[in-house]
Amino acid sequence: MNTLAEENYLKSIYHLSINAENVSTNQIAASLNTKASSVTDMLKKLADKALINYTKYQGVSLTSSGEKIAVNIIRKHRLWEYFLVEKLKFKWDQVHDMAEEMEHISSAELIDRLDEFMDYPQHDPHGEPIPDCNGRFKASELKPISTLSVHDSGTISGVRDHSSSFLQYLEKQQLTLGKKISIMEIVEFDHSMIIQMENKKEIHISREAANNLLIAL
Amino acid sequence: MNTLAEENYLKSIYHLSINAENVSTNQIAASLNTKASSVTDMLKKLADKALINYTKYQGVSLTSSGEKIAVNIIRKHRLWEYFLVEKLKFKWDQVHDMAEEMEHISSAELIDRLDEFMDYPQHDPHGEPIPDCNGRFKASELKPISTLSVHDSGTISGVRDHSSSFLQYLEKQQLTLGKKISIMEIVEFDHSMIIQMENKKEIHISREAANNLLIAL
DNA sequence: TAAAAAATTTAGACTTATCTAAATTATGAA
DNA sequence: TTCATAATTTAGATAAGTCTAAATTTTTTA
Ligand SMILES: [Mn+2]
Ligand SMILES: [Mn+2]
Ligand SMILES: [Mn+2]
Ligand SMILES: [Mn+2]
Repeated sequence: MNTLAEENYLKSIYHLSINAENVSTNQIAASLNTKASSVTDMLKKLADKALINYTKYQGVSLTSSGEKIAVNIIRKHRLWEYFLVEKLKFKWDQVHDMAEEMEHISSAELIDRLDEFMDYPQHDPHGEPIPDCNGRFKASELKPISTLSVHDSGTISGVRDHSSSFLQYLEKQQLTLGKKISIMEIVEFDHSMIIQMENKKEIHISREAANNLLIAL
Repeated sequence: MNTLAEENYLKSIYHLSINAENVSTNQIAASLNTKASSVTDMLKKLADKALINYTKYQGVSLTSSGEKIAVNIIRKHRLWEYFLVEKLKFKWDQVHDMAEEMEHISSAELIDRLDEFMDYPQHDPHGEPIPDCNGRFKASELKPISTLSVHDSGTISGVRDHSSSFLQYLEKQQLTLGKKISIMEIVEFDHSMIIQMENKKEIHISREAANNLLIAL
């Protein structure tokens, strides 16, 4: 088994790898709230364990065994988030930090039974896909509503920013997963958007918000 | 917050305190599978934090704040065990090690909602009482069936030994919580007992087993 | 293409939690 | 009551994970 710190590093590298082939020391340090020197130390350990490909100064990528571990942590994270929202009735903005701890509970049988107990959910409360017990999942094909044009429409299916403040704002505006919206107007000046809900109500959202609200067409 | 190691020490001291006013260094070392010297180191830290009363060579006892923390860990342990058995359908001999990890999940709100979700269970799968969110619980008034006499009867309500081997043995003999039994005979020679189940079936159990099976009259 | 700036690594230190071996204190049997 | 033994503590190491400050390498910019 790997330590809690190792698991968090692998998960961070996995998430950062979505944007870039190789992940830099500073990116990892920023995402884990540590110092670059601490990251370098850990990278050596992970490389020794053959969980990452690492050459000095060149950044890192996960090996396939490192990726497997990362995906498993993410599976646990997302299943626990689903549990907290669906069974314990937490709000979607409250569950991330708890899941950050729970994702390190080691038993594979526990997580598989939890998955079964909840009837194999496909997405976590933020719309992220939940890997199955073999680590397989469909990469979500969502895109920010900021990429849409006037008259386009679709269903809110994910968020890019998981911060409490953003999620609470969305909740207040009823911009929650599953809601259908269409674009009424895009303001030239600041790229803010006026969108219409199914109940015809119109909401004005900033470019920033539009960049972080994901939609399935 | 306290570290995982600190929490485990407090819990161990709590359990050992049931038999004796003061708990010895060696007792703690045995229960946590560490060395006496490691225990001494930790006792100093816990004493500095005012979680235990400690004077060199004299053993330790919990302060009220130490006890509060210990009871809270035990509450979490027993609620997670109950969850694993009642919701995820694990057997009673499978859940202890998982709960040993889960008891360290920190959120109090999480555990209170879990408690509510399961409708405030009073006992864990081994018959141990579950403290409420204020740390209150009734000390169980169970006694080993080895203390009974011929013709006495009662309901199996707990086990003293939580090892897989004992629990699996009991399961196989149908000696599970809630079953009513009565004492048919006590063998002079080795203090083994012949007990009768509700269905009139008779089972012969060793003195050792009888010492570890608890009953409510 | 040579500085300057930025990124990364190394050196040395600290904390937590362990350990072994040695020293000290307590205990209980003669 | 004394001394051998058992229990406990201290001394000195080690490993994981982190930090600051200094050194090194890479990248950018002029
Ligand atoms: Mn999350
Ligand atoms: Mn985590
Ligand atoms: Mn248990
Ligand atoms: Mn534990």
